[in-house]
Amino acid sequence: MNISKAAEAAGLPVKTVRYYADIGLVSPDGRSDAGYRTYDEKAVRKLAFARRAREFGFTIEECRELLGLYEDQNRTSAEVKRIASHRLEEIRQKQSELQKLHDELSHVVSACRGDNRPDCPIIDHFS
Amino acid sequence: MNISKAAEAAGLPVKTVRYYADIGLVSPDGRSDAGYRTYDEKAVRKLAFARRAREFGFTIEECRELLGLYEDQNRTSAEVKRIASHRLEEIRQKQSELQKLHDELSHVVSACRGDNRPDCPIIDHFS
DNA sequence: TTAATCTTTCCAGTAACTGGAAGGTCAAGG
DNA sequence: CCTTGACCTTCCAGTTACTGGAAAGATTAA
Repeated sequence: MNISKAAEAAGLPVKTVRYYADIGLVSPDGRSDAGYRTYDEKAVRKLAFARRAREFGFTIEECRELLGLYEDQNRTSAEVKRIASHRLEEIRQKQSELQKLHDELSHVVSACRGDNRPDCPIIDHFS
Repeated sequence: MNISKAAEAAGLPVKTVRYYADIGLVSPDGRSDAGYRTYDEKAVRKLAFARRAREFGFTIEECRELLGLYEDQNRTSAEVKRIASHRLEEIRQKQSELQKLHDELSHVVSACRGDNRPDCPIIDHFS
């Protein structure tokens, strides 16, 4: 799979996939004769995982650690479990924060009658 | 309320609050005689809202628009509702993506027995 | 075979902070 | 009143994680 297909499948811009290859976050499967990066299913899964983790505020280094959980042959299960559990807790925290954002915004939507009169009762909340 | 209290209350670093003031995203309530930025409850609510929106990938400009929904006296309810509904849909999308990330990671946690033997059955998923 | 559409590397620019210096302010203790 | 320490200010430089664009080679479709 060439880079544009892989990028498409993972939901990332081509530029970003190339960048991730440069910094060694997600390496291509290999290179074609012409020097084109090639990606297999596993690499695409890693890209998609990295995309999600990045979208939710994990840094590149944290993504590296998370992806590493799957790869480090010398890791102990206990260590993997400890790190992953810690990150899971962070994700649950994010889920709750996202819910708050959702609620605040849906408050706007439901409070606005949707007609052309600018008299939402919640205008005082922020302004 | 001085900047450090406001930052604390909103869950942001002081540096970031000052930066948001500089770019006019969230302005302080006013300035003290000595030139200290002062923040009231409303400003803090805006800061917290901006923090959440930023954490979930909305750009500064998008945050500006979202905060503007509450402030633009000339807006129509229909327009507010349209924009907010659109962003709400994005948030729902994010919620689903976050759930996927959660699932992938909890897969690691539950598949690892938590002892010291590195033989998680899911090692092939990414590596 | 030529045009369109990939791909490569390299280098510069951007968004959104973030750290640090140099210096002014304020509240508490001596 | 004076000092000390924790605030605050502005300004400027540095960082992270991309992102755009140039120049040039590869591939595909007509």
